[in-house]
Amino acid sequence: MSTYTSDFLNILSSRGYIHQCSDAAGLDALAAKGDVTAYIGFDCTAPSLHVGSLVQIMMLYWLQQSGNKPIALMGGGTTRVGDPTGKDESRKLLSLEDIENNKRGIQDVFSKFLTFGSGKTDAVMVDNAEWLTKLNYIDMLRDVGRHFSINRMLAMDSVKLRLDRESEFSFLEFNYMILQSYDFTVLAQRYGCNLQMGGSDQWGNIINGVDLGRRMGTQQLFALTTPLITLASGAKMGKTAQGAVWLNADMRSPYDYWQFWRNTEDADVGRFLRLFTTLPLDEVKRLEVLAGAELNEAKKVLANAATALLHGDDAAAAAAETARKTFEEGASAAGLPTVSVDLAGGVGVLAALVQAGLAASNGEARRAIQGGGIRVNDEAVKDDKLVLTAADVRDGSIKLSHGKKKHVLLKQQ
RNA sequence: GGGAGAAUGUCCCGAGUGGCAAAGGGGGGGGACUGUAAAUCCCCUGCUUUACGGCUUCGUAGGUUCGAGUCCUACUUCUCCCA
Repeated sequence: MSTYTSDFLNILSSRGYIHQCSDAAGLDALAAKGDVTAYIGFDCTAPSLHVGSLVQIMMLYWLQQSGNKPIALMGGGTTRVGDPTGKDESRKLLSLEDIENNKRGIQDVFSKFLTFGSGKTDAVMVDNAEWLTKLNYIDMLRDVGRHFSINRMLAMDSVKLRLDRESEFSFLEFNYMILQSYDFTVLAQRYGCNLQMGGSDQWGNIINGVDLGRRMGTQQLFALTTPLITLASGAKMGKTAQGAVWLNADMRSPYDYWQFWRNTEDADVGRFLRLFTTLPLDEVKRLEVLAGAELNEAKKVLANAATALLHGDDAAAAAAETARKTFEEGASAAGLPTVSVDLAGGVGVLAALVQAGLAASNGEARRAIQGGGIRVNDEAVKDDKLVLTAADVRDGSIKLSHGKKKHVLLKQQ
């Protein structure tokens, strides 16, 4: 709530990005002069980032907009070790090719939000594999390891939590924060980086980096974390029926991305407008006080703005139009997903539902029909033996719906 | 190396006296009410073209039994304690 002199911190704080900051006044002074170079690390565990990382990306965006320099750090090296956080057994090590592919998929997203180049405020992308893979264990211990106090690390919340829970805490995991701290000092030395940002869970790791920097004689380093973004209902953000909300268009279409934002809970609209769009705050304040059904207008603004940031204005407009036709006119809009089917001999609804991806098995499809959730051309299906033929085609396709929101157009092969 | 305990419905947690397709949650899906929201209520949530039918499920592999998630043996993995 305090006021800063720098645009950067003012924007971040008024939009709700700041959870903790190590030395706000010192950072503020640097930011006011445009002397902040900040990085955020992204692991290459999937071929695309998802909305969970969007807060971080937006911070880099504002950093650049306010005249400072962003660094997007690809975790090409750290991903090889694999962040072992999370106790599930799915911690399979990724192959080097996978990591490379994932890295390529992730990189594209940043160009939508940041301007890259070699100018003062141009963004830079680096991969920590560049230095981490060349590390020599003995040298590492002598140069870096001696600065880490086990006593202090054991006192860290993240570590204590694991020890208290009596769950295993591997050496690998214990080392993760050392690698991350080391990244920070390398970036500080090579690129003059002086700020690391991240989610609130990263606080301990980032602070360790700040400390290591001091011990190794870098310039003063700073830490800044964002609050954990959850939904008003308490659920984790970004999880939907179809899985994670990916940012890459080939993994989640702009239409579905738009729908994700359109379905935001009422209580989240204002917060999300601040975090995930660049709308002026006056406009946000006007929108978030809308009550009842009127709030839907604010959700459309949110969906349009967020989709436009990622996929561009045209894609956002197209998604909005498809949604309008589908939901407000009940028509089958051309923008819906399409599946080719051979209608010549007739296709059973059950099979059609499975082929269209609206049901995982015939049994599930049948249950959906029994529950009254399936419609063909907007007419409820009661008989699971119904056969779809060319006679059901309207305007070139058959509209198959599961529930209110999932629609697929069937087209003759 | 020694000792103790655990693995259940391929999303998660979790009950389970030898008769079990297996309790209960969470999550997810559908319906009602609404505003493509939340909350609430109802239904569904292993596969199989109906099924009181068939098939496949309780870490893996064998065994005992008419019958095994449940008992026995070996193995695997995980956790904790001691060294």
